[in-house]
Amino acid sequence: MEFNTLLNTSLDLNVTPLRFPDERSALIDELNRVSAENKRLTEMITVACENYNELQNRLVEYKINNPSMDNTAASRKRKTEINGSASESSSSDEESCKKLKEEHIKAKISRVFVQIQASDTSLIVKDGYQWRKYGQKVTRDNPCPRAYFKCSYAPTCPVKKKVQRSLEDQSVLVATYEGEHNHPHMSKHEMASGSNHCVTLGSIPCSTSLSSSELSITLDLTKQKMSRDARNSNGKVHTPESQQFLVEQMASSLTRDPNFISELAAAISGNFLQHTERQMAK
DNA sequence: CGTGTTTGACCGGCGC
DNA sequence: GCGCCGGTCAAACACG
Repeated sequence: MEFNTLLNTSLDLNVTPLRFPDERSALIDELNRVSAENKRLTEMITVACENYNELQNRLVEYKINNPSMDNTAASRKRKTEINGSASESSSSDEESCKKLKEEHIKAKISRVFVQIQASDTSLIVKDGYQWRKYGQKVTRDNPCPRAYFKCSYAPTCPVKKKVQRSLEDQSVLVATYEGEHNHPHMSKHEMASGSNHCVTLGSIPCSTSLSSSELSITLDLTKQKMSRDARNSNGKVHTPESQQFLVEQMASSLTRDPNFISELAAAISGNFLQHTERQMAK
C-alpha cells in the first residue's frame, strides 16, 4: 500500500514540475528504500510460510504415529468424533490411527492462484477437471462471493473446491481444493470449451506467454531454476497439483495442437534473441 | 427434455 | 441457549 502510494507520487512527478531539485532524487531514494524493504518482508513471509507448512506436516505425522496424544490438543470436533466412535464400538488404537490416516488423506487441501481479467466476474478456474457448482456464499472476511464446486464424478470422486477472488488482488482467483481425484483428467472437448484463462506460474515481468488455440500458459523462462517450490515473485505458492496440471496440459497441447509447437518455439527463440541482444548491448 | 446454475432455506459447529 | 457463520441442499430457472 505504502509502495503504491509512493509509486503514484513518483509518477505524478513526471507531470508536475518540482519546486526543489532534490525532491525527486529524495523520493527515488525513498522509493528504492521501500522497495528493498518490501522485498525483505516478502522473503520473511515466504520463510514463515515454509516453516509453518513444515511444522504442520510434522504435527500431522506425529499425530499419526502417536494417536494417543491427540485427545488433548485436537479441536472439539475431532475430540467428539473420536469419543463418539469409542463409545459406540470401543475402537482400538489401531482403528483410531487408521481413521486419522484416512482423515489426513481426505483433508488434503491445496490452494491454487489463478490470474484472471479484472473484468471477469465468473468464478471459473479451468484446471483440467469438470466441476458442478452447488452453492455460492458471501463470507465475512471477503465481500466477493465464494463459489462451491463438486467434481462432476461425485459421489465417486470426493473432491471439492472453493473459488473466491483474492481480497488483496481482485484479479486473482483463489481456488481451494479438498481431497484428491480418483479418475483421470477430462477430455479434449471439455478443455477446449474453457475460457481463455491464464494460469500463471512464473514471475509476471519476465514471462513469456504461449497462447495456443486451446490454452494460454504463462511461462517464466528467465528464472535460473523453476524454484524448488514453484513460487512466483509475488510470494504466491503454487501447489504440485497446479504444476502437474501445467505439465500435462503442455504435453497434451504438444500432441494435439500443431500450433502449440510453433508458439513454443517462437516463445523460446524470442527469449533467446532478447537475451542475446542484451548480451551484445553490454 | 436433460443438464447445469442460481439462490434462498436449512443445518451443524463454534463462541459467548 | 442463542446467535453467527460457513457449508450444503434442493427447488426454480436458464439454456442448448
